[in-house]
Amino acid sequence: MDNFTVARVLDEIAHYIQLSETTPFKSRAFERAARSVEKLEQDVNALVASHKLLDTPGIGKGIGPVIEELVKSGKSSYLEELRAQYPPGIFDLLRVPNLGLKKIGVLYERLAITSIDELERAAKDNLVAALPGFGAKTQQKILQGIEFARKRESQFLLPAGLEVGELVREQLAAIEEIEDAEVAGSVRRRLEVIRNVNIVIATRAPERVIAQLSRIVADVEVIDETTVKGIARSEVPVVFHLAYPDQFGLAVLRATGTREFAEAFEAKAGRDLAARNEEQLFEKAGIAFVEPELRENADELKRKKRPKLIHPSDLRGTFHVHTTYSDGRNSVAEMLAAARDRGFDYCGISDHSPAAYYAGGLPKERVKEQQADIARESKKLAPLRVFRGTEADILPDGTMDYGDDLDMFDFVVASIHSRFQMTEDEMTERILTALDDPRVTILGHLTGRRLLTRNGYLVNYDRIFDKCAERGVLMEINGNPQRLDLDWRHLRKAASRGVMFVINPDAHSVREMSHVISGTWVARKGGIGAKEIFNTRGVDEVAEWLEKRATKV
DNA sequence: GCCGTTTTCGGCCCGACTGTTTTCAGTCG
Repeated sequence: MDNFTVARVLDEIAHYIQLSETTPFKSRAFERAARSVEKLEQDVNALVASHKLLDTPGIGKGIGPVIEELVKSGKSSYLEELRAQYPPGIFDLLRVPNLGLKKIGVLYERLAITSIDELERAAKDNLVAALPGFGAKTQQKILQGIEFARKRESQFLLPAGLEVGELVREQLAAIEEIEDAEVAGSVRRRLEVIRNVNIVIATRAPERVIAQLSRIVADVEVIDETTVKGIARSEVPVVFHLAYPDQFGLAVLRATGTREFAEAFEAKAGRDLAARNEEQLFEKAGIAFVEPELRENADELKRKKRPKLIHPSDLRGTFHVHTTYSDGRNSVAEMLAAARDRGFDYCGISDHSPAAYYAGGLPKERVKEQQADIARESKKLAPLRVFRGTEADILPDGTMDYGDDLDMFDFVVASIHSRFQMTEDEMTERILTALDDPRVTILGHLTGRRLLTRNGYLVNYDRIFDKCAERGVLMEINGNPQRLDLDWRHLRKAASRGVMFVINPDAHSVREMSHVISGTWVARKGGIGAKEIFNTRGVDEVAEWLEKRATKV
C-alpha cells in the first residue's frame, strides 16, 4: 500500500470523525497525520517494518496502529466501523455550498437525512430551521445551495469530456462496421465546461452500428436514423452522430458547432459538400481551415488572415510549481524531474507565502531551506535551469506578503487567496497596488474562479490589463482545468493592450504538470500565438529578462 | 489524537464572513 492511499484513508477517517465529534481536534490529528504521511520521503511500508512509524510527527499511539493494520492487511477496521455507522453517500451532501461536516452530522443525527433529496424535503417542510445552530436564513441558503448543486450536476469539466471521448472512441474501434469516429462538439472546441460528449461515426451500415452501441453506453435512446444518445460512466451524456463516409466531413463540422459557425460555413461554401473529412471539406469550399477552438461564433470566417495559434510543443519552460514545502504532493526533486521529462529547459518553483496559512505558506527561514534544496537538486538536473520563486499573497491592502524579503526570489507570482468578497473597485485597487510593486513578475489567476464551484472575484479587466502592460507584469494563464483563469474570452483584448502572457500549471503534483497543456487550450481558444506567450522563449532570454527586472528595483 | 513537559493533562487554533446567538460556531480558502 502506497503512502497516498494511506493518507486518503486517514482523511476519510477524519471526515467521519467530524460528523460526530464536537471538538475539531481529533479529526485534525488524523488530517495532520495524513499530510505527514503524504510528505514522507520513504515508503510507509518500510517505516512500519522498521518500527519507526511512531517517530513520524503527528503519528502516535492512536493513529500508529491504524496505519500498521492498513499496511499489513490492506484495510482498516476503524474506518469500516465508522462507515457502518453512516449511510453510504453521506458526504454527497458536501456538494451543497456552505454545508460542512458539522451541519451534515446534525442533519443526520436529528432528521436522519442522508441525501440531497431528503434534505430538500426537510427544508421545504420547515424542519431544518428548527435545528440547533440552524435558522430560517440557513434553511433558505440550503435550498438555494441544492439548486446550485443540481445545476452543476449536469455539467462537467473539459478533462472529463476528453477522457470519455477517448474511451468511447477506443471502444468504437472494435466495431467492424465503423470506418472512422471523431470526438466533436464542445469537447473538440475545448470549451472549459461541457454538458455532453458528441461523437461522429462514419459507417455504411448505421442500423447495425446502432444495435451495438448499448455495449458502450447505458440508457441508449435512438433519436432518429442518425442520432443516438446514451450515458457513459453512469453520468456523462454522449450523443452519437452517424454519417456515410462521404458525408463524414460535413457531419463532423456540424457536430463540432457552434450552430452559428456551421450555418455560416455552409452559407459560404458551395453546394457539393461531400467530403471524407473536415480538411477536405474546407478545401472543397475554398475556405481556410478554422481551428475548432475558434468556432464559438462565425467571426473567424470573416477574417482574411488565419492566426497562428500556440502549440504545446512551443513551450520551453514554465513557472508556478508547488512542492511539499507548502501544499504540493511531490518534492522539489520530483517536480523538477517532471519538468525535465516534459522536455522543458527551465522551471520556476513557487510555493505559498505565510499569509496562505492553510496552504502551508513558507516563512523566510523555510524559504532558505527550500532554496538550498533547489540548489542541490538543480545541479543533478542540469542543464535544466531552475528559477527560485514564490506565489506570494496580495494582502487585502494591496501590499505584498514577504514585503522587502521578496528580494530573495528570482520571480514572484502575485495571487489573491483571501477576502474574495470585496467590491470590484476595492479589488481592482488592491491588485493595481500590487502591480506597482516592482518585484512582482507575474499576476497569478486573475479572478480566483473555481469552475463549477464558485465565481471569481470582481475586477475591472481593462484597468488591470493596462497596468500589467505598463508595468511589464506577465499575466498568468492558469492551466488548472478547474481554474483556466484568465478566461479565454479576454485574451485578445488583453493582448491588444500590450499584455504578455505566461502559461503556468499551478502544479501541486507531478501529474498536474500536464496543466501546461490545458493552459494552451485557453491560449488557442483566445486566438493567441507563441509570440504572446513569455514561456515560449528560450532559457537565456528568460533568465536575462528576469534578471533585468530584478536589477531595476 | 498528538504533543510536551512546570511529567500526565491542557492546549492544539489563521482570519473573514455569516448567521445564530447574546459571545460563539461553522464554513471556506
